[in-house]
Amino acid sequence: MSKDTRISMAVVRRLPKYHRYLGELLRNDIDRISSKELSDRIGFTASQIRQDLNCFGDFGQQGYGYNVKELHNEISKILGLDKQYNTIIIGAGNIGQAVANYSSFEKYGFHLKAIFDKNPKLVGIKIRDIEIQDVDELSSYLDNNKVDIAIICVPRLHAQSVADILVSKGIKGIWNFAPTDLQVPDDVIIENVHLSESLMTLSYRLNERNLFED
Amino acid sequence: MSKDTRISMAVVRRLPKYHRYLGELLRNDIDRISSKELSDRIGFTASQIRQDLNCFGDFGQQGYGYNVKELHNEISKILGLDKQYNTIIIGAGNIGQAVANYSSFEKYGFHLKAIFDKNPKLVGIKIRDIEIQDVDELSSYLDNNKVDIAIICVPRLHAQSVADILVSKGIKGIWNFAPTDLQVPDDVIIENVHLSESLMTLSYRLNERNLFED
DNA sequence: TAGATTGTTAATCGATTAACAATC
DNA sequence: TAGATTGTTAATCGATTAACAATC
Repeated sequence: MSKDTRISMAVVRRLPKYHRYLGELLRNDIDRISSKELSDRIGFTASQIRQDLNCFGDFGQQGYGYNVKELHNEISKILGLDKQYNTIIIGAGNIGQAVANYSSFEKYGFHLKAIFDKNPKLVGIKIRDIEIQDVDELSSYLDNNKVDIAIICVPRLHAQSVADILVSKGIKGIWNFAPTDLQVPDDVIIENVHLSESLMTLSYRLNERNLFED
Repeated sequence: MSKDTRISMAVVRRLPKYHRYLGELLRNDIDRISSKELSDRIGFTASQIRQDLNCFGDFGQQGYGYNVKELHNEISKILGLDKQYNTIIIGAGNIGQAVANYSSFEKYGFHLKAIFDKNPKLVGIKIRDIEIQDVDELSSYLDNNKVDIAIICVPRLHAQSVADILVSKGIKGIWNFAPTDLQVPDDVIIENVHLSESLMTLSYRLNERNLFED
């Protein structure tokens, strides 16, 4: 499934979109597609699609195009969706609860195993059959359970100290919803979801085109 | 506050981060900063920082650097955070409720005015003093109220039809949390938050570096 | 075989970084 | 004034697009 040379983040961030569009083609019982047709749907150029896919292998066939099922499957593997991940959520406020309830991540192999919060009013409450634990138990939980991805949903000022605990226990993947940039060693991967940055980008663009006049 | 020539999205997506770091400097009573010092904190090169800021004006001073308060204020204006926006949420499920409860958007000028859902069990419930309305009332609400930004939090299959209503009523800004790409006219701005794409990028990177072995 | 479409190289475009004169 | 640091131009780097030979 692999060629060499480092894959750029620009390419990586397009992969989930390929995965999504191919999944949709599958649901519509379309079993082959050319880079040109895919381009028309997904909005990347055909040339870019072929370049992107060729980073990972020769999935197409001249004169034919790509087999949808096969390509979807390959991209799943490239994204690591053929594996299972144990996840935990730290912070059971608005965002934490929303993510906890987002059960559709399960189908991609992400299994929520535990939820932590420091608010005594939340500790003990169950979300999707998982009882919220006191965050003081986070360390000992990590000593006794394999966790692949930790999801940080605590307020900004607590995020770094939570990250420090996670790192000290060997967690290598952090999905960070706190509006701050976490300091972690190089071998720990952070994926940020900065909602206010996204919203600010939207307001910038509204004003830029003079679409917004008060 | 402006120079000419179109600003690239690469620059635009860095602006909220400048805003955030400058806000932090302000809170720490630091009143001037050089591009070099800011570079050390924010992680962009000093050269890039100067280039970015110069897209919008000459905010610095040779030999001195930048005045933190002034620059923060300028970037606020550039991002349109000096204005007020009426927002509505369509879809009061997990994500919709989480965003509705996220009151910190208010301080940037984003005011939640209405929430819609089609589930009769949710209609009538109040979130932050706002009563969830039946989505059938969306059209007439838009006829009678000025809305600047609509936040789509409905399931994938309903997202496009909601977007169609919004567009037909003249909404120009959509913050889309549904895992799909919406079709809208060129003058409507869409900002997507695709959580599963973000999570898949994380799992890709975990596997890429062989940090994840099952 | 002829037509279609890939994989891949080369050309272009855009974004980042380096360098330095201008100037506070 | 001398030192610091900007604004801005030029150089480099990387990503996208175009082109086309290879081949199914």
